[in-house]
Order: sequence, then structure tokens, then C-alpha cells
Amino acid sequence: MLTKDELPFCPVATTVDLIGNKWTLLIMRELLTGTKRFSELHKAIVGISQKVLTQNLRKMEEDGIVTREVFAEVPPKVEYSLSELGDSLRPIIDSMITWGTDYIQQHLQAEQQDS
Amino acid sequence: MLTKDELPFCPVATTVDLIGNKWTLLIMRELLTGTKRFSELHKAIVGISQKVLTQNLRKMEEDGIVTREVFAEVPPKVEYSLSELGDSLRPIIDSMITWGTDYIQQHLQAEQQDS
DNA sequence: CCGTATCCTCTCCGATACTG
DNA sequence: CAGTATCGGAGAGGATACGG
Repeated sequence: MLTKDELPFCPVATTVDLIGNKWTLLIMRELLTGTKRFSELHKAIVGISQKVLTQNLRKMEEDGIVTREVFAEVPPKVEYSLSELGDSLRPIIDSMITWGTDYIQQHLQAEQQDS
Repeated sequence: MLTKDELPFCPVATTVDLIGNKWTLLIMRELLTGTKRFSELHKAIVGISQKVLTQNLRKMEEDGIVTREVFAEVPPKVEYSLSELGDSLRPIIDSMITWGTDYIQQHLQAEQQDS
């Protein structure tokens, strides 16, 4: 039996390969609160272009962390949600939310001391 | 008082800006086990070039998550370690290690079933 | 040993135009 | 609405040579 450090592939490298990317993490942040339409994601994620959003969603779908559902309507409607695998990544994003929240509060305090 | 969701800057975006990057996360993985020399990092992180390693270390130093110590010796010696702020990111990497380890084990099992 | 400087390549990404 | 297709500029990153 291999110990954690002796695994053939580094766990961090594996995780990084899936979500070690700015946009992927921001998309996941949106999907953690539930299913979203393409346009909702586009609006919520400031600075992303339609093209890059599509590219990232396709990659996430390939990797099995996002589910895509197309509705045969006019106008068209496409919904994205986290798969079970995608949802299993929730603790990672949560730890980022926790850390980022603390970090921001520290910086707000520091700025107030400056003024 | 603002609630978590009303903070002026998204916590995830803040965190992503600091460590939402392949190489940064892999460098942090190495430094979590203690101080490392430049050449040790270069050897440990497969696929990174000297230039990119330097660039990332400089950015991490600027962001305050890495400390750089130069020894006035011949041959020169430079040691990198996590700052207190950098070490506070440990829970995030830990959650990635936990998830990645599980993911790899699932895939190893799946491969064994295939054969 | 630990870099920086330069060149050159290659990919990313924005802008735009066009479809079901 | 939710894409795809195409073009072109900007920047990331490799290879190499050189410096403290």
C-alpha cells in the first residue's frame, strides 16, 4: 500500500490540472449556488468573454465536473450545473472563500489604520 | 457590517488572484514541507523552466506569501520559504491534497476494473 | 549557483461576424 | 439565446547565452 506521498501522481498536480485555473474556479463559485444558464454565468463572471466561457465550460464538461443540459426551445436555453464529481470539490472552494474573506478583512483594517 | 456575500471584492477572486495558477500551487506544495533552495525547487517541480520559476517566485514574494533569503557565499545560495501569510494558505493546499488523493484512488480502481 | 537578457515561437484571448 | 468561425495582436514561456 502506498502512502500519500508515494502515490504515482502528485495529488496537488492532479487537482491543479482540473481546477488550477482562474476562470474554472470562478465558474465553480457560481455553480456552487445552483444551476445557471449560460447568460447568467456570463453576467456574473466579470471580465470573461463568451468565447473563453464556452471553452472553459467545455473543458469542465470533458473533465466530468460540469453537466450541460440543452432545452429544445425558442429562444434556446442551456443550463449548467455541477456534477457529483464537481460538487465533491466544494471543500476546496470553501477553504478559498474562508481564506479570502479573512484576507480582505485584514486589508480593510490595514487601510483604515493608514487613513 | 457587510455579510460574506456582500464584501466589495469576491473572496474567491481574491484568492484566485494570488494562487489560482498552476505553478504557484506547485511551488507552494514544495514549500509546505519547509525551506527550499532554488535548485531544489527547480528539480522538484517537473516541467518548469528556470525563467518561469523565477518569475513565479518574484510574484509570490511581491504578494507576501514567500520569503527570499540570499546568502553571501561562493557559490551563491538562495533559500525560499513560506511567509506567515503563505503558511496561512496551507488549509487550501491540504484540501487539494485530500481531494486529489481520493480522485487518484478512484481512477486506479476504475483502471483495475477495466483490465 | 542563481539568476538576467534576448530572441523567437506558440498559445491565449478579444473582436467581429455569422448560425440554429 | 447560445453558441461557432476566423483573424490578428499581446503575452506567456522555451532555448540560449551571458553575468555576479
